[in-house]
Amino acid sequence: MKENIAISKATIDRLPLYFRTLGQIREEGVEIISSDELGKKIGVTPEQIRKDLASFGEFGKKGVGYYVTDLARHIGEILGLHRGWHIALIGYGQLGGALANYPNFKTLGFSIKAIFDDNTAKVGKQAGEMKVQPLAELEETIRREDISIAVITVPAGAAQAIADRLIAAGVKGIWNFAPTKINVPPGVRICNEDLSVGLTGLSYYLSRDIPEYK
Amino acid sequence: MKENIAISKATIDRLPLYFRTLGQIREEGVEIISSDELGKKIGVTPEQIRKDLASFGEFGKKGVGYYVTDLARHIGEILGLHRGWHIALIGYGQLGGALANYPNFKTLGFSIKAIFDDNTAKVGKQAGEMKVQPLAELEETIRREDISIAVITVPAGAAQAIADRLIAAGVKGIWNFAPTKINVPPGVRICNEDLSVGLTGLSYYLSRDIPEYK
DNA sequence: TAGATTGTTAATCGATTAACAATC
DNA sequence: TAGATTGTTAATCGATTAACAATC
Repeated sequence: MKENIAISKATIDRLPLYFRTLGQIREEGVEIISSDELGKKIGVTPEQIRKDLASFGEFGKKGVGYYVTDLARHIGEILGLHRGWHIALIGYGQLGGALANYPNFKTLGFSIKAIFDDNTAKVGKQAGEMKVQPLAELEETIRREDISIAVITVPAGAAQAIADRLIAAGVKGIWNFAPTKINVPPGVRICNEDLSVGLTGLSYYLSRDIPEYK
Repeated sequence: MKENIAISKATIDRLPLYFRTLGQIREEGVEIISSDELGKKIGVTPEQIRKDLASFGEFGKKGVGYYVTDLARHIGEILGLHRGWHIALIGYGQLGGALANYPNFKTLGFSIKAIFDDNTAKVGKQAGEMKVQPLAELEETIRREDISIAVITVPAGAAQAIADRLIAAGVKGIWNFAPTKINVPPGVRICNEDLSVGLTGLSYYLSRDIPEYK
């Protein structure tokens, strides 16, 4: 692996796509794939794929292509998926429930170790193999379960306060679904998943393609 | 508005952030804001904000700043939110349910006009003001309700076939939550919302910051 | 007028695309 | 060996940052 070379954010964003697609291709029994074929499946140019992969090492064989299983394993390790991150979910509303049961997360090696909500009607409810816990137990549980990633699906107004508590308890990464900016200290990673961006973007482009009747 | 100048995708992605934040600021009773203050709230440089806005026109007043209400209205129109898009939801699982009730969509001017699922146990269920419809009624409903945007939350294997039917019925924009590539003809916009990208990205960066114990 | 802040142009930075030597 | 495909370097393209004239 090449060290000390900054990898583009865009590259990191494409790795999960490569990883997922290689998994599907492996299921189909394909053992070797070229950057050209993989690119067609994903909708990315072959040069882009080769460049992305080359920033981490030499995983292919010239004149041949990439060994599917081998490459998938390498990418999984680059992404750190083999670590089996412990995650907590804060906010057990409809979105929280959907995320808690999203099968892809388990596939990717993440395991939800705790679910919190401050609504007393929800506390104690069975959620998969876990019970929804009150927020009062947050700090103790984060430490006990060695949780380093938290998913926030609470209302915007509550997000910053929750994040502060999570970070104080040792969480290092926050996946934020609350439509608000969360400030975090250095050393803590935040990823904002703003659902309105995607839909609003569609609205923008459609507005330009579809004439407006007035 | 400046015509014939391509606007960067990155700019379009920031507009919803500006729009949302301006709405919050307006609620607080603030009437005028500078690019500097707005930038601090959002986490974007003031130059970036001015550049983004300048690609659509002159909305500010030199030496003064931007009128909050005025700018919010302009951005809303740029994004086409005033059109009140009719949308359909296909796949009424947990994620579909969460999206159907996501309050932000109504705030942004989108209205869900139909919900479909092929699971007979779900068909006929009450979902807000609507009933879940069988897929057989898809084409007829899309046309009748003048639906131009569809949200797909079906399993990966079913996504392409559903998309083909939607497009044939007149849908122009697809917001895809299925973890798979969907091919669409020219003139149709697709936006992929791949939830695993965000979480996987966190894993990558945390892997580099947090030492691995072996 | 003086201070503040926009809108715009120029400079820098970063990412993608193209080309090709290396080599399986 | 000949054909195929990678990994890498160079060229292009696009986006961000910096600087500043315009002007409220």
